[in-house]
Amino acid sequence: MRATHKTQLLGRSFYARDGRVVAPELLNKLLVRGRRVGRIVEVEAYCGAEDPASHAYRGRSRRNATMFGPPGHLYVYFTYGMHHCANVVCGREGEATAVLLRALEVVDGLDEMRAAYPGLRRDRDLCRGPARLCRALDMDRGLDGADLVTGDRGLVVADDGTPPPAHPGVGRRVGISAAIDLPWRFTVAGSPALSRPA
DNA sequence: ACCGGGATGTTCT
DNA sequence: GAACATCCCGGTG
Repeated sequence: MRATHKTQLLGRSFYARDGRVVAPELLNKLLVRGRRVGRIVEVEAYCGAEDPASHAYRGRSRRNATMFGPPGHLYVYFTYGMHHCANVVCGREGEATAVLLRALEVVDGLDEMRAAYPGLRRDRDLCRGPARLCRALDMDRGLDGADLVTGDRGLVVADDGTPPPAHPGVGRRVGISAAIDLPWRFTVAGSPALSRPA
């Protein structure tokens, strides 16, 4: 990212809380990979054993092992035969609570994102949706387990001083068939990058 | 704008 | 064998 952006990495303690609490606080934070930088504007919380929509609901498996690990790591899964989606693991080890990243506003690295996503028509769609943002930032299962605090694989979450919205958009999670009424989707209301309106 | 269907393969029953 | 935290395209209005 550019030197003009003054940022600070989020510490482990930031993530060591329930996903429902962390999710709205992640809004307006930055996801940084090399020159590619996106501002987080849409997230959903998935809360372990108590949440029927969570991948962790039916216990630990090979795929979801990272969810059960320590907070501050990236959980990347593969779905629909062609898409990846990325979560930030929260809570304490074993709790398996996580926050799905659903949309970013492009802050920097537009050219690299375009190159990673050939054929996409509109720049505004580059990071609009959980699978699109993974594609724009080249996030796949190879990044599963990456430590967002130490940046061990070149991926971090940072704070540039922009506070989370005082009144985030709150609504139902998208694309699930269980626990569809829980209000665990949070947005920066009015952002043009949202996958769906708040 | 909105809707319906197809793509595509890993994971779990 | 079914489900899947999705996306894209081509139809219609």
